Amino acid sequence: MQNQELKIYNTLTKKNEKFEPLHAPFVGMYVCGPTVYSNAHLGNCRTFVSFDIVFRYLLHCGYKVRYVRNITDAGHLENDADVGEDKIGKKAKLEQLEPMEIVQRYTVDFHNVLQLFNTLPPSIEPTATGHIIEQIEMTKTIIKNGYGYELDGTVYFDVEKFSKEYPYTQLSGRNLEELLNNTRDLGGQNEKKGRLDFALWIKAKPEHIMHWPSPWGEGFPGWHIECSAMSSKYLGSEFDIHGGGMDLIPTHHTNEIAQNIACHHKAPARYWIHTNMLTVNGQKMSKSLGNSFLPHELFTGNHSLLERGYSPMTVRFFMLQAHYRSTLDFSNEALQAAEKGFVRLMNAMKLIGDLKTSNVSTFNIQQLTSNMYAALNDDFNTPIALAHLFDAVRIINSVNDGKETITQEDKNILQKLMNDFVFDIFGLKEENTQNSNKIDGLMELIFDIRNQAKANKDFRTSDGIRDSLKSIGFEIKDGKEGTSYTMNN
RNA sequence: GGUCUCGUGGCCGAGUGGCUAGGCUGAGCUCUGCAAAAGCUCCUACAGCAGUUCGAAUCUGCUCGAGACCUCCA
Repeated sequence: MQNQELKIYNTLTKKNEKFEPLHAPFVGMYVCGPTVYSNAHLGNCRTFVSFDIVFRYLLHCGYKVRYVRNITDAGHLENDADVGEDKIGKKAKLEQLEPMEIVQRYTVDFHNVLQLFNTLPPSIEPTATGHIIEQIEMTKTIIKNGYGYELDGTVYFDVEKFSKEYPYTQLSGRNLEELLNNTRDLGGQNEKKGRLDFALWIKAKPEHIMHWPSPWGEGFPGWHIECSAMSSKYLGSEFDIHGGGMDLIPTHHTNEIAQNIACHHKAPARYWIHTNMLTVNGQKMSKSLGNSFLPHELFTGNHSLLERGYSPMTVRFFMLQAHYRSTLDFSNEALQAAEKGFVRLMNAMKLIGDLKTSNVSTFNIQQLTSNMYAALNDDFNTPIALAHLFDAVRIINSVNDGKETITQEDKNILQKLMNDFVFDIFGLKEENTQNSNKIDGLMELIFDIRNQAKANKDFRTSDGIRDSLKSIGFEIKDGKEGTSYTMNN
């Protein structure tokens, strides 16, 4: 990290803090993963791309990172009022599928999508259903320590008791009294002792598909216990970084911290990193608002909000142009701008190796290097780093035009620097399949030539073009409205 | 309703007291057979009002606007 300190904005303290791992060079990082009951949408992807940058940069800095990201394949109720059916089970019955069939389908989809975005796989990707025993054990300990109580097969966390001893709302910054007074009346849930109490274990009703035996009867784990159980298991009761989307702060992460303290007498993570939301026309992209797109729709352009498709790397570049703690607003114009910028960056990357060298450099490579690291060391400020990357692009192009010069030594440094940042840290890569709309233009051109041949009654040429195209997988059709084509895969 | 955050030029988006953000777009120039690419130059900013200060996009207050959370959500 170029002898500079890495600073991370810590949601817990609301400050930029110097990053000091508990057991350097090892770093433990836990990120809340997806609930696999439907396809991951673009907003979900932003979070995982953001943490991919964190992961990659820590690796680049020489840390040995264990990155744990869970798959939520059980638990998570529909809502507080309906202590009944969990989401996985509900969707399964709807579609007449086995719950694990749903889980499998969307887990595979999630992995495919993240691979398209070129994110590195986490070190461990544990599932909630694979850690029922750990969750039960943790619940037992919380009860034993006096912070949990059972009522008719359901175990609740005693928030009011906990909050008398620990700062329950530290992460969210909420005022506890106000929370107690303003929590909506959710009805039908009067058996809890306190309004803020949340479930650690939930009694299964007869219609539930997914349930497991426990000391409190058949049931399933509550909404927050899985992350506490799995982070403790793989990273220890205290580890370095915990992350997730900002929307997890007030409930999920707040309760996770409470569970860990109630069980281990320690807060789980030292640094809490939260990513902001992706918005569409200023509104959060979410499934419930119906303004989300699936990555697949984005890549193909097959969505009412999209003028055309954009490649995964264009989208990744687009995400890197904003800081992870800012909202990022989606628009066709912004995507198109990102596409051009990305192409410009990649074109410069291709030029570096062939640059002619001279006796002197007309620019300061040390300054450039230090600028880039300074940006990332300042809470992973990718847009600033990107700005400096474009300083380098200008230099590369100028040297290529003979307007500036570079020494062999500087060229080597620059090449490594650019490779490190563009490929290793930013995780961008060359794409040669961003051509589907270019093929359209190409085909238009070919059709013009062919139509001219046809007009000249040169059918040998026109048929030859048609046959040649067919042999490489393009079937062309002469219709009344002109010529069209289909592409075979 | 409560809590919090934000409001930057045509678009996206950095920047938090004085010093160029950057990308895309538009105009002009250089280069070029033409075009493209590339380079250079330029245009449109800090929601509004008031205050603090030698000096504010940056701090304070108010007004207007937008969003998030409070309920599963990345």
